[in-house]
Amino acid sequence: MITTSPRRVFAALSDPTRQQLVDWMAAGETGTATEFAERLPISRQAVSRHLSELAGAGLTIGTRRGKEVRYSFDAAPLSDATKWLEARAELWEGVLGALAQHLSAD
Amino acid sequence: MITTSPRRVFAALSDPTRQQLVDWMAAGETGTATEFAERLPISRQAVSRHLSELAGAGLTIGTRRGKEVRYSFDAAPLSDATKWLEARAELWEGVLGALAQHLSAD
DNA sequence: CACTCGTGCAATCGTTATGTTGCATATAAC
DNA sequence: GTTATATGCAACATAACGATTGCACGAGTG
Repeated sequence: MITTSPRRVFAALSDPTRQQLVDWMAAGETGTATEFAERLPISRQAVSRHLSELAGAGLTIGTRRGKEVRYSFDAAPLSDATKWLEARAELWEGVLGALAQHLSAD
Repeated sequence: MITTSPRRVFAALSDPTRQQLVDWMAAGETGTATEFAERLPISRQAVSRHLSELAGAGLTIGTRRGKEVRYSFDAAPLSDATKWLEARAELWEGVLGALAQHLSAD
């Protein structure tokens, strides 16, 4: 199993256009660069590069069907990213807990 | 309560230096730009700007104590970002579930 | 085969990000 | 008051990002 770096996922999700693409595809839509470009204010090539970056983060999979490449979603990297966030949140909770204990012990 | 945009949080966490700073601070360490710069291969000013970007995402809080500004962590924005990720993951789970149901109904 | 449609790659351009250095300012210590 | 320390701001160089245009390639269609 390929583990996608959370950093890569965060970078992919830091752009509004890519967030929009993820929203569409996570809702079950598939599409080609050309199709998505019709719904966005940017060119097909720009959309294509955004889809490539999402693919680099493991969030999309492009499948060639005839002359078109249809992109669909893959949620797997989201769980790695979620774990990364939760690990830091829990670490911080532990720090706050230790601090509270230290204060009450005085 | 100020809700920090998940996009801003993702952008903040997409840089290795800022991830390192978050790791340190989420573990309970506090520090000044000067202190952190001693442990990083970049200048104090560069660290200061990273801390500012983290502060912009709501992940750090800088407190002036005498002549120094000491930065500490705030985990609150992490939960918004986690929710964003989980919402998409659940959406996708629903899509997969509907697809499975559709296939079994045929 | 000629034509169309979709994609992919390269060059280009403007903007933003990341880093540096230099200098100014404010606070604490002598 | 002078000195040392820490920060803040501005100017600058370089790299990366987001987008564009132009052109070439591949896959279907007449």
